Amino acid sequence: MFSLLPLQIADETLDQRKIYIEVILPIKMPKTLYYLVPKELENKCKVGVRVVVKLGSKKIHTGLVARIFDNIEQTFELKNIIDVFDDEPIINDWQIGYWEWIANYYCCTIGEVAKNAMPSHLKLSNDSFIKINTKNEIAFNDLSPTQEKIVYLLESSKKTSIIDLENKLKAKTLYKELKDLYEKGIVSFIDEIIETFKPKTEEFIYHKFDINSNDELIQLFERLKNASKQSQLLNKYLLLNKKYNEPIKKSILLQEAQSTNSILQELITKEILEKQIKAIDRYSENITKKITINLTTAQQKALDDIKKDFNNFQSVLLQGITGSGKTLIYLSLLDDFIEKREQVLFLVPDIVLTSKFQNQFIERYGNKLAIYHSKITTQERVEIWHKIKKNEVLVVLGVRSAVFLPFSNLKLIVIDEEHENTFKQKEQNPKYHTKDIAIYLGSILGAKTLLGSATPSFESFHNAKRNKFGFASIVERYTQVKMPEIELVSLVKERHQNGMRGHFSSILYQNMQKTLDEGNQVILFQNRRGYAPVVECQDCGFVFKCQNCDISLTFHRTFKELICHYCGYKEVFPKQCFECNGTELKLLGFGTEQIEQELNELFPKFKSIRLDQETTRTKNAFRYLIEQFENNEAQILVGTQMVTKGLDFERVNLVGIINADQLFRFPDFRAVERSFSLMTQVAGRAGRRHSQGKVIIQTSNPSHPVFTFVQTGDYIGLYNTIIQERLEHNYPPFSRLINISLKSITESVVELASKQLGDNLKEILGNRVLGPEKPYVSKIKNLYIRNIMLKLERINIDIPTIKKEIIEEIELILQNKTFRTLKISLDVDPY
DNA sequence: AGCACGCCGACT
DNA sequence: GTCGGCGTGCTC
Repeated sequence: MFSLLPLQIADETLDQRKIYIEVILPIKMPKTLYYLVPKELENKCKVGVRVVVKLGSKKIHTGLVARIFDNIEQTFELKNIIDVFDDEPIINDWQIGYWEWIANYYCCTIGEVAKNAMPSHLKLSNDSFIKINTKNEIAFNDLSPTQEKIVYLLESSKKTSIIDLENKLKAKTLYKELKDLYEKGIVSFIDEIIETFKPKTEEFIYHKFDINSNDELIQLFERLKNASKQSQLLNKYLLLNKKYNEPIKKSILLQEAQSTNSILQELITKEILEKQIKAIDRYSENITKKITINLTTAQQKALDDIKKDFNNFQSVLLQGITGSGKTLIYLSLLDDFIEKREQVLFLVPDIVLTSKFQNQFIERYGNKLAIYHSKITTQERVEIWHKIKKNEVLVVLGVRSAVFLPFSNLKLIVIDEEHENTFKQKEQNPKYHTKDIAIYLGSILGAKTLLGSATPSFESFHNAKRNKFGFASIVERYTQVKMPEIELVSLVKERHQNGMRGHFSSILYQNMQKTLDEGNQVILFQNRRGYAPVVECQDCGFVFKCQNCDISLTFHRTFKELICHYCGYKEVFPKQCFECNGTELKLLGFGTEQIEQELNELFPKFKSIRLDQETTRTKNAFRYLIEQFENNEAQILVGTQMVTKGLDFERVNLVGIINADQLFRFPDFRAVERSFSLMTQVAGRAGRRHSQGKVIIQTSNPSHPVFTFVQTGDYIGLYNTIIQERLEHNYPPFSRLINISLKSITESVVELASKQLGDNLKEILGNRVLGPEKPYVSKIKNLYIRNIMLKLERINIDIPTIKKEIIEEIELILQNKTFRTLKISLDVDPY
């Protein structure tokens, strides 16, 4: 680690000594940059403060000071920093190492990590704000015409962003002018936080008389005898004051007294009452009710196990079946930490779940709680950020981005529903998994990690089995709800007896009819979207496949398109076979679209909702559809794995799995694992609130051993057996060896490179005689990397830590002129 | 990230 | 002949 103290420098060398800093810019820069600190800023410059620096000829950014040196090796002259922004560091010292680890682990730049980790208001750049220094006198004759315009514009507004200015003046860039103005002391860059972050305020009402003097009170009411509204308001004030024995919020007073602002204003003018503005916390209600938790014996035992395991393990996995009351265990565990003023991070997979916990948490923890997710305003984020750093917030309830907050005393991390894949950030660098970095975070801060789930992920289960994690479980249902009744339906038998209507067996159909007629709702699970996954020519047997991925294209009825579910490739549904021009095209298999269509035919009286990628493409569609179903505007919900993500629906009494066979068919063990997890959840969902729900599983192989578990309702047993089996068949989840044929990659690289660089290259590369001195090397290398990355991303493998290996391999190929199979071992075990 | 630089194709 | 598209490389 590095020193956090301001550098202590011997007196005699003070004048010659220069201070160098390493700066992290929150942008996609390949590395950190070094700057010089001018003498006058040396005292202000500390690790973790933001500095204003110039990048290139124009760009001005604020970056974070990562390290301070008194000497560095550098061949060229470094730039000075322009200014130091903060008096105090805005991040903790451990965060820099943490970010560096993440950058290295997920193969991205530290700038990208910083960008992700900080609330946007803490990152300033060209869209940051400038203001005019009113203190200094402006010598207009020194200014260029453009500068005069800038000054004019700035004088008319408190603050303006550089971009705004540039737009208003129709200038391409104003940095030179602004820099000049800055150097003349006319303008300054302002800390956006100070300017835009205003603590939430509220008006409080005080009295200006002796409240305990009866004489005075009588006099007052005498004074107000002709103002009934005012005396009524005053009366209410006295009542409330007596009740709470503290200042009354204006809003509450007016509401309680059924009064208006003008009446209150009269009392203030008469100097009877007084108004004061006070800054309040956003979660001000500091009730922190001490709600006693009564744990059942099973819950208490699980809690004891967790605590015991925390002595030996950093992380503990808690497997608790749906309805076993995991939340109560979490809450009583949290209390232990909060009593000691230690911080707790409570991570949930998505916003919906934050709202589920919200009320319970606010009630218990009041202003010691912060809720952190994407809907929180950026001001609030900054507020939360600072409070966490000051240890004023003890509990953070948040989604994955909350793992980047600057905790100062974090001692417990809870990850609820740890198997959820929303914990993995996929869209943006760093493509981190919250679980992994939370555990790493815990290890560097000495915090315990509790992973909770009814259906733990393979990795966590594996870690528990090999004694990397502690393990606790509750297999007893907390509420009185009975497990749903399971009925297996043999599709073979049903088909034989002609009982099928479309994809609905007579048993499923009748049960649905009954449930719907009783006014209840049904959820159907069909883990395939689109209308039909295969389109085949009747005449020649040709199957339409994706040009890129070589998998069959799925027919989507809505837009009459063939879509590749792998890469998203689309084509219009053809009229003829590509091979033989035959016109008889047969649709094989079925997806949610087809089920929806059948539902409309079979149950015309009831409305059904389809929940899959198509119907939830727009931002609020998911929510909207779920709400519709919740409000009983639709009675049947059919969908892919999304239906298992839903909340608890009051009226759902029947869950149908249209075809369980599909769940076994995946070659990828991860998919199998996920499918079982889904089945467990779907089954658990039915009858959650009813005395007994029902699950109907249609399969062509009801004698499959897994169904013995399913039928006894032993989902934990089922799930554990499947995972156990996987473990025994030695599927190591962490070190996966991937073989990539470089021959095929080289072919496509040659193809691409030839297009770009000319045909002679094809010959060169084809003959494998490209030496490192050749001019194309870097281009070729990039092409290779891009192609390999593409392949890796497509087969759904994370790309941390392997880029270096890939580059090394490619260099070997280019030098040795051989195609080796690229063996990449993914050893991604952070524990 | 943004911007300069440089190389090709499409135009007054 | 130039304008502007994008691909590549660099910023301390």
